[in-house]
Amino acid sequence: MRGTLRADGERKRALIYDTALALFREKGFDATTMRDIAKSAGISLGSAYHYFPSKVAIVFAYYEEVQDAHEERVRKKLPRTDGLLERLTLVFETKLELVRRDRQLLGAIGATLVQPGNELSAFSVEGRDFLQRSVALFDAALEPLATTPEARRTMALLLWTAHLGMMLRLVHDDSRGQKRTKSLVSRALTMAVPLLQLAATPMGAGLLAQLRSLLEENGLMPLPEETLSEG
Amino acid sequence: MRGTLRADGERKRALIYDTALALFREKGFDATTMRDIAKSAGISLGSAYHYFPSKVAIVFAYYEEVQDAHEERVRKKLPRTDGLLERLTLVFETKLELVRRDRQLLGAIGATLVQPGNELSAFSVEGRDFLQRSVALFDAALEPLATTPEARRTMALLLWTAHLGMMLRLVHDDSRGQKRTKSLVSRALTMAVPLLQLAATPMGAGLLAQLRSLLEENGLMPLPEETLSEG
DNA sequence: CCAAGACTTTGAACACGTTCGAAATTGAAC
DNA sequence: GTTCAATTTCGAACGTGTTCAAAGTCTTGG
Repeated sequence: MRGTLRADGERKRALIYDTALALFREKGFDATTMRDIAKSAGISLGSAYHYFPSKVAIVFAYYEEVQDAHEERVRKKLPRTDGLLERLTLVFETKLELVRRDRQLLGAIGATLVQPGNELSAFSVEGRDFLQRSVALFDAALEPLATTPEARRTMALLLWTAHLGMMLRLVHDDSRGQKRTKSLVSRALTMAVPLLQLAATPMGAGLLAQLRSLLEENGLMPLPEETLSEG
Repeated sequence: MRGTLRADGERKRALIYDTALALFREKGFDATTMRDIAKSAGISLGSAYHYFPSKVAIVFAYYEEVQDAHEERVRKKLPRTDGLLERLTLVFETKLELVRRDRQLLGAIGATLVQPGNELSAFSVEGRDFLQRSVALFDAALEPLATTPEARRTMALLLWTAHLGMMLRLVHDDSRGQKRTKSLVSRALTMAVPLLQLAATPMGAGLLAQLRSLLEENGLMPLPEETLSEG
């Protein structure tokens, strides 16, 4: 049966994934070799490459899981959370808690994201879904703001950028429990909320509109319509 | 004579550096191997490693040169440049012009910067001089702003962060002459200048002070005094 | 001119990520 | 039950960045 075959494949892929992640966390990303992973999973080196095209691909699978978990947790708690600060804190802190212990893996992702011609970059078409899903969470958190959808989307993208900054800080944060990054998030959000509220007023509309067209031109905004597919 | 020895060493180092850079630009960073560099420079593989501890170390030498050139050009033209927008444009565009053609090398630098435990990161002590020198240029550009030195320094650091964003955009910018990044810089600065002027008023002072302490706590501001060396 | 020490050069060797062709296994069709 | 194509497994082999110990060269002091 084809289903069984597939399921077995999935199971093996999961085995490799779990083994790899355990080793990454135990010895670090660089110190864990593909041979380690294969041996520890009880398969051959070549077999591992049948399920993952590269070592970082395993980390990208991890990040996909992080993204899923982030979405799930935020969507669950967001309806019960009032206040802009509280809602934004929820999105940021949930993400932080999810990745806090895996700084080396974030570093590996960041390294490939910075490579020109990489398919998973924020600026690339392939990475766009990834980006948009993440931005959508910030957008949802901004719901209490009475403003236009476009303005909200723009602010959400700004927050996503800030969240990138959080990740960069995290990668280098050796403090116990990553309290430095935690404190950074909390204080930065306290500062950001009044600014966001200001931006949501008619006074901020002009600035946001400018910002939006800037981001659009650089492929960071979702395309408004799919009707522009001419060469 | 010891001097001669040193000079010869410098000359050889320069030869390796020049050869490597030419190859990087011709074939790309990844496609250029250390063996290529050694062969092309007419030396052995081991000898290359006598002058540069690693392949990226060559790229860091390149970036040091970029930094020097950036400083020199900006310092030369800044006194003759009036207006905040013009001064900031000078700093940003000079940098962009210097690195525009070397996106792959920037990617290699970025990749190691994102690695935890890296000595040259913006958050590490060893990289601090690098950061401070760069921030100082933005600080100088902000001179027309009538405000406190601390506020100016804070804004300079923000601009440096924006400049990091420019570099990230650049790495993925395939457009002819990197006009996308150029346009981004020009438009972003147009938006930024009024905001900076606003921040320089008493109204913005509170926000800037908060921001400053935030940045200080994360090791991004220069230490005010060296008198806190109690471990 | 020689000896000692420092600096420089060398290429073999190592460990790694990745590729590849061939062998083994599987499931479906008859 | 046999056959066949597809999938999966395997580990040798490749190219890479980097290390290292041994050999070579040069500088200095006598």
